[in-house]
Amino acid sequence: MPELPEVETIVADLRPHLVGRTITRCELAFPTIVRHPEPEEFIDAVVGMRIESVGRRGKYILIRFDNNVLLVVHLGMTGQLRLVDAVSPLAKHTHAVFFLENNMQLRYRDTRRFGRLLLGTQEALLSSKKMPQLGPEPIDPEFAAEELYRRLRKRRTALKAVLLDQGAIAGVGNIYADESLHRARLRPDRIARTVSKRSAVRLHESLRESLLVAIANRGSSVDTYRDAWGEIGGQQEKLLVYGRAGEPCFTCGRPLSSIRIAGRTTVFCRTCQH
DNA sequence: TTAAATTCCTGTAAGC
DNA sequence: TGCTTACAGGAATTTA
Repeated sequence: MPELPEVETIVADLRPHLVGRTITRCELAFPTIVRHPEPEEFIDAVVGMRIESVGRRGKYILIRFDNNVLLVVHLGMTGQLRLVDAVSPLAKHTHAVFFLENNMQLRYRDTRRFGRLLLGTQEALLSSKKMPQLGPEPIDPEFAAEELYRRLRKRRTALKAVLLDQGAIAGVGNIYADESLHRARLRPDRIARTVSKRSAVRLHESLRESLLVAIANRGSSVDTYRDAWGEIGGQQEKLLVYGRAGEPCFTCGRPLSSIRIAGRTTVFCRTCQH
């Protein structure tokens, strides 16, 4: 599923091909994928717009137009945003197509439809609560270990639940929460506020390392994730714990455990993580 | 106020 | 083989 590294890969790939392009037409095969504004208004507003920049905030893709309006794309679980030639056959579950003036199309596809599209100024989307307030970017050099420690101290829930909370830290999902906790040798069910400063520093480092390595490897295609060209990533072959329940821990050789935290399957090593 | 549970959704795979 | 059922999970919403 797309998390920060996967979204970052898509954004970096799309940027040079989208900046400066104009949307000449928009078709919504499944209009309810648009959450703001109403579908007709969405189409009217997006057509004729010229793309100024392509960015990311947490797991959100931000396509900015020249009048400060944003097209926001959240991929949910199975969302894919692909840039294809207009003549390429339409894949199943394609819910939105943005036609560009150079005969290319930006297509949004999403089997489970957990994803969504939004359009509006950042201020309008935030104030209308269509977009949530997000925590700091974990790979931002400004994001200090001290900041992570402060946020963990405030919470009486499982450490992993805090990592998954987009309002606490932006962009971390099930894969990289498990990966970074394993790297930091911390149990996912530890109550966040009981974590020492020393451990928080380790988790801060592990979080950054897990995400940056995954970006370098173009993300994890563990489920249906594909990049902007429809290609798989490479990180799925290098994951330490995610999806490896029952298999031996790479450090101690004992079988990895699986429990449920915050409704998610959680894999960790009972020997190496405390 | 915070935390936990529920809901949405379809493809896949396990079980009979 | 074919059918049924459980499971995967991001985040908005509801309940505790």
